[in-house]
Amino acid sequence: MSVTREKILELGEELILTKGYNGFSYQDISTAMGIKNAAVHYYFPSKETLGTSILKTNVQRFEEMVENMQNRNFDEWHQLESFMKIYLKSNRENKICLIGSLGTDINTLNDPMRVELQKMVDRIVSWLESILLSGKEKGLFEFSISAHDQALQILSSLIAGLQLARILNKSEFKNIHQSIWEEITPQNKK
Amino acid sequence: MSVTREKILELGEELILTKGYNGFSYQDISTAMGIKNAAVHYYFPSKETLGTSILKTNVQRFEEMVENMQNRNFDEWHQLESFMKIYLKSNRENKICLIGSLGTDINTLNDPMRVELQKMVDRIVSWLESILLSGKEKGLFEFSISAHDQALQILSSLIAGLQLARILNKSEFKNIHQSIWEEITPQNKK
DNA sequence: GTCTATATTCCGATAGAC
DNA sequence: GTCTATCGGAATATAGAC
Repeated sequence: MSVTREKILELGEELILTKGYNGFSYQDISTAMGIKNAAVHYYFPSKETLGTSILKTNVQRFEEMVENMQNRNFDEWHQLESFMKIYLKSNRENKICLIGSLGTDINTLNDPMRVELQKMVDRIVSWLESILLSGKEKGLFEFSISAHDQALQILSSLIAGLQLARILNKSEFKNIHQSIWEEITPQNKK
Repeated sequence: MSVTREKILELGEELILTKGYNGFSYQDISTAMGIKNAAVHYYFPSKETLGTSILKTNVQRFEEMVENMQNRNFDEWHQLESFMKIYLKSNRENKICLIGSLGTDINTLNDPMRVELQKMVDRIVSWLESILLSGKEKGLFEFSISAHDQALQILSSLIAGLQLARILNKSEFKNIHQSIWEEITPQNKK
C-alpha cells in the first residue's frame, strides 16, 4: 500500500480528532503534505471514502490489539488498562476520540460511514462487556450493575472525559481515569 | 427583542445539537424560516456571534433553572433529577448536548465562543459539585470519591451517554441514566 | 499510477434596496 | 430597522496531463 495513502489516512484521522469531521478540508491534508488537494482525491475519491477508511483502519487496529493481548495472556485488569491507555495518550495530545468526534457529526455522515461507526462502537462495547464480566468472575473487578451498563458507563466516562478535559483543563482527565478504577476495583484491594 | 432573532437563536441551537457547529450553514436557518441567508447576518453578523449568543442564552437558562429550584426549596436529589431531565428530553429528541457538540469543534471556534463554552462548563461542574456535596452531607447521596470528581463522572456519563445513544440506540440512554442513580444512591435506600 | 489544472457548488459575509 | 442581491473565497470533486 502506498506511503502517500498511509500518510493521508493518518492526517485525516488526526484532523477528525482535533478539528472535527466537518471542520477540516482536503486542503488541510494536501497542504501539510506539500501536494495539491486533488491528489488526495486520487486516493480517496470523496471525503466519505476517506472517513470510512479511517474508521475501518481503527476497527482493525482495535482487533489487532485485542488479539495481541490474548496471545500474551493479559488478564482482564491489564486488558482494560491497555484500552484506557489509548485514551490517556489522546488526552496528552489534546485529542478526543473517534466516537466522540464522529458522534457529533453523525447526522451529516453518509450511510457507509454511519454503519462503520456503529459497528466500531458495537464492537468496543461488547468487548468491554466481556472483559468486565470475566474479570468480575475472577474477582478482579467489582460492580453491582450489569456488565453491559458498566461498559457503557466506562466508555462514556472516557469519551466525554477527553472532551471535558480539552474544554476545561487537560489534567482533569486523570481524575476521570482514576474515578473509573475506583468504581470497579474490589473493596479488599483498595 | 425581535421574534425573528429569537427564532434564529432557537434554530441555531437545534442545528448545533443535530448537525454540529461546522455541519450547518446560515442557509439551513434562512431556508427553514423562508428568508434569505443574508437576513440572518443582520441579526448575527457572523456565525460566531450567533454561536456566542446561543451559549450565553444557555448559561442564562441554566441560572434561571437553578434560581427557580432554590426558590421552590428543591432538595439536592430533586435538583439533580431536574438537571438530568434536560438530558432525558434531549435523548428523546435525538439531540446531544451543547458541551458534547461544541467540545468536538473547540479548535475551530474563535476566542469568544471558546471562553463562553468554558464558562458554561465551569458553571455546571461547580453547581453539580455543590449539589453533590451538600446532598451527601444530608445523606441523600453516597459516594467515595471527591464531589468534584463525582461531578465530572456524572457529567461525562450524561454527555457521552447522549452521543452513544444516538450512535447505537436511543434506548441505551435510560440504562446510563439509571446507572448514575445506582452509583450515588445510599445503600439503605436501594 | 500519480498528480495538477480547473470546474462547480456552497459558504460566510458586505453593500445597498426598501 | 429589516431584508435582498450579490460578492469573494473556500470546499468538494472531475477531467485530463505526465
